[in-house]
Amino acid sequence: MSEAGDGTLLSDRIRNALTDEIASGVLAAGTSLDEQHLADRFGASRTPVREALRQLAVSGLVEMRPRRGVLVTRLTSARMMDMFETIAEVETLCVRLATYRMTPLERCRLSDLHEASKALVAARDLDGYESFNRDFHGSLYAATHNGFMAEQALAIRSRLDVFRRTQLRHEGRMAASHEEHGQVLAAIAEGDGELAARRMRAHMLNAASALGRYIADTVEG
Amino acid sequence: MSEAGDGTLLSDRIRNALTDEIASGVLAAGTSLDEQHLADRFGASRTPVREALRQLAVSGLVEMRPRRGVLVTRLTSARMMDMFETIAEVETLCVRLATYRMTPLERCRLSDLHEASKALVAARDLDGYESFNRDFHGSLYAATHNGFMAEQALAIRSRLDVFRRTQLRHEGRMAASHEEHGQVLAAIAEGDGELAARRMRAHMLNAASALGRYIADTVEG
DNA sequence: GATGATTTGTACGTATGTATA
DNA sequence: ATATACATACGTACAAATCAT
Repeated sequence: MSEAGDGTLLSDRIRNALTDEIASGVLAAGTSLDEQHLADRFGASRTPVREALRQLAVSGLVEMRPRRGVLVTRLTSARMMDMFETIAEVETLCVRLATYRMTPLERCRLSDLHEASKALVAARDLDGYESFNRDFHGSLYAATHNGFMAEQALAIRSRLDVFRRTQLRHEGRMAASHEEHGQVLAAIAEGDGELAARRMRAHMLNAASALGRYIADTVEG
Repeated sequence: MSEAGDGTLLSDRIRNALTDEIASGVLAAGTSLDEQHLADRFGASRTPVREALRQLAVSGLVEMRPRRGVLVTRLTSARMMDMFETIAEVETLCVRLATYRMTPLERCRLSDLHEASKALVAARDLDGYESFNRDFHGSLYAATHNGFMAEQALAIRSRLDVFRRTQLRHEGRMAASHEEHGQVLAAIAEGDGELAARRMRAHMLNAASALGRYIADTVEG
């Protein structure tokens, strides 16, 4: 055995590292990525770096212009709104399905998760809440018992993580998020999928709204 | 200017070719893809082939087992159903949005497309109807005026194209499809997004049902 | 507009790890 | 169980195109 990270492939490790750096904002949108430079940085040759970049291009995190290099995808505000609307609708869809399909155990686990998050809100633990939030929504995807849909939802969501963190910074947003989660859970408990769906959509739109100014300030349309 | 094909990159051309071959069923599920063999087939070296395979792996068309080769993804019947449910729900979603957002011009074009398809049904032109069908649904994606959502829908749909053709072969399915399209259009004309959505979901589930036996026969669960 | 530097795209070689006899 | 065969993973080298001057 000789695992260094998750995948034993260099290109996978590089891809994961770059994914994190893009998602966390370390690699800002528009940054051009030089293959040789990255190779040096990771102590590898250009080959695995190129493979990683190709993969990132498919997931849409970077843009490759043939023979002109690769840059971190720069999102227009219109496209960001499109992405937010899409994930909002997909989450809405997932919650509706999850309401009708989740097992008692899953419902219980989700409820526990939600309860535990109360402490994070009180402690104003941004990182902790962000992590919980991912779990919360991820649990709902899983509860659709549709693996493919869950994957799609996760993939879209991960592309918005950069901004999600920022959103929680807004005054009172964390507490509001917690409250909205509670409303969704209540609807699920009643077995009312449509209500849960509507509340989830509202929750997502609130999160998006909290970002409105940020987006306007940061990205040129 | 010096375009040879679509993308001027060898790896892109190889990726597109392989995508087509997998989608059309020429490369059956479970087929193992040998880098050297593919390189010979395309008259290239293994490098661009590898890059193409990496991209296909991200889109989920092939599976790469580190140091153990790559094979065309073999779908279980459960996963195929997951995919069908997902695209059905996404289409449902798209139609609802499209109803409220499409321009008169778009509505007119879609209607024309639908009318023209009548001839294809009468002529039992399977290829022609399949092509029309892609356009019809594609137009609806576009009519959401949400580019990101449209891309997602298209990506999912393309992964099911292999089976979609088969489905239309069923006795009377083409005529039924045409009729269902008409019902969806009628709801759109009335501006009733919810009705259009319900009818689209029914349309998609009918298409999936037509595949039920095929799936049971072809794929082991 | 031409030339040089930098960087991408492709080819090829070697080593490591997996499967098989 | 050991060894052989083979395909992949990574590195290096060269060619071609872009860009900077």
